[in-house]
Amino acid sequence: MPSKCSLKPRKLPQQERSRLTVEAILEATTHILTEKGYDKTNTNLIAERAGVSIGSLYQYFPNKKSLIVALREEHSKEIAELLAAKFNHLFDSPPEIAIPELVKAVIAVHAINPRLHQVLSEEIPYSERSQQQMQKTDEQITELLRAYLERWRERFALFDRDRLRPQNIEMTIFIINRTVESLCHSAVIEHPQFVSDSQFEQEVSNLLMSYLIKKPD
Amino acid sequence: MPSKCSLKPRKLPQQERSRLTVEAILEATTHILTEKGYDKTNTNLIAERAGVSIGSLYQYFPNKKSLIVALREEHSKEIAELLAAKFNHLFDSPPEIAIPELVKAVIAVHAINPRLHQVLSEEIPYSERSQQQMQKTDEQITELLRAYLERWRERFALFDRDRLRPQNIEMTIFIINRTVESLCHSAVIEHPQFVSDSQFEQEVSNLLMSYLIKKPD
DNA sequence: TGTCAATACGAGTAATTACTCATATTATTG
DNA sequence: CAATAATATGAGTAATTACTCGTATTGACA
Repeated sequence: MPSKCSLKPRKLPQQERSRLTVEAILEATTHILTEKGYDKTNTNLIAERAGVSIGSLYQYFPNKKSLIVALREEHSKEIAELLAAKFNHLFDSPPEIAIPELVKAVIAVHAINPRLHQVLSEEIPYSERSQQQMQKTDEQITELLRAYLERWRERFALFDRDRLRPQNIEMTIFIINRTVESLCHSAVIEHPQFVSDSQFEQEVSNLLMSYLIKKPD
Repeated sequence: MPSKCSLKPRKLPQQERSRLTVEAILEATTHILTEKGYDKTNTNLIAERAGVSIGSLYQYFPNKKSLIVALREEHSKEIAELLAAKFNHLFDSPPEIAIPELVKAVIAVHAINPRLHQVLSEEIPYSERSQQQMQKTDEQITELLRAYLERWRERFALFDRDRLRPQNIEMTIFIINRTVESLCHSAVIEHPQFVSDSQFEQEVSNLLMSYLIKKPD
């Protein structure tokens, strides 16, 4: 069972034909991963489902890991773009408006393909993850959050010096980020009924707002 | 590669000798899992590290899955007992006291063996998890939380009818549960510096308290 | 001390699977 | 229409690994 480490394809698709092949392979990977879970997913099965030979698969993906990484790239990009758009759109809206909208967006993002999201974050072995890639995605979100917090700094308690709040913005960003991510993630998977009406997004918004927003004295 | 489904051992250890064997096997499993990650963990390696033969291993664990399940059982039990003790001890303490203490306890629990915790929750394939087992642990914590919330119901906003709060206690419990769990989990792994002083536990407590506790009008 | 059950051993097996490579087919280009 | 580059093929291979089973050793108990 060889297992090299390069992630770049040995050949880039140049003709339309091969672009379709690559697309079919990625679609098949998603399908098998979500249907069977990581440990029942193998490259031969992926090739079969994609309707291409195993040889073709290895023309464009040097190893199994590169397949997973490519898939996560697609997925992360989709998420990052959607959230960036939302943040942009809501940049000048006050927290009471923006926070529920953003929570709604995160839920929507998780609802796109919950099972894929779950497999990627709960089943893929560490050796098959690109730490660099995952960190990059995380930092993108972090920066969006930071920008918004600073745009509305006079409304947020965490910037007050006199409060027993953290000087440490990083910690607050981390807390918000993980809280929303994990709540939306597990709600979509474990409690789809929560997500179907708007009660859940309201509650998560309340959690964030009561924590973040300065109270009038 | 056979893979049966029974999780019960084919033989229960009866003499002291075999009890030591079982212990050594579980210790070795923990060690290899945390050192190498799930995908580099195999039963032959575990037996070697435990200093027993592969045959002995399969006397007490009918398959690989049963090893993982036994390990998680140990781990969950430890956590559940520790938290149950804390909840008991703090049952009559008001939220302002109890919440920070409980958060501290959850952090401590995650700090026992963060890497094992991580592997168990982020790398073990679904086919190797006992859904029933995991659900049971979750329910235990849920019940502890519910009991505490009801003990101090007059202090918690979620019981007010007139507020735009959920009638749905289940949802609130879910939110609290997941929030604390995931924050402590990722903090211990990604930001050990957060955990080393008490700032992080204070922040998480603030998050919970500002969400849960009724404000004086 | 002898007998039987409990425990330990580990070489071997069968199944799985990531990946290669020699060859064939299809598109492009001059 | 060559000639060459791009793409496709899939049988085959080597490595890994969960698990078996026949045999040996140890302990309990009469």
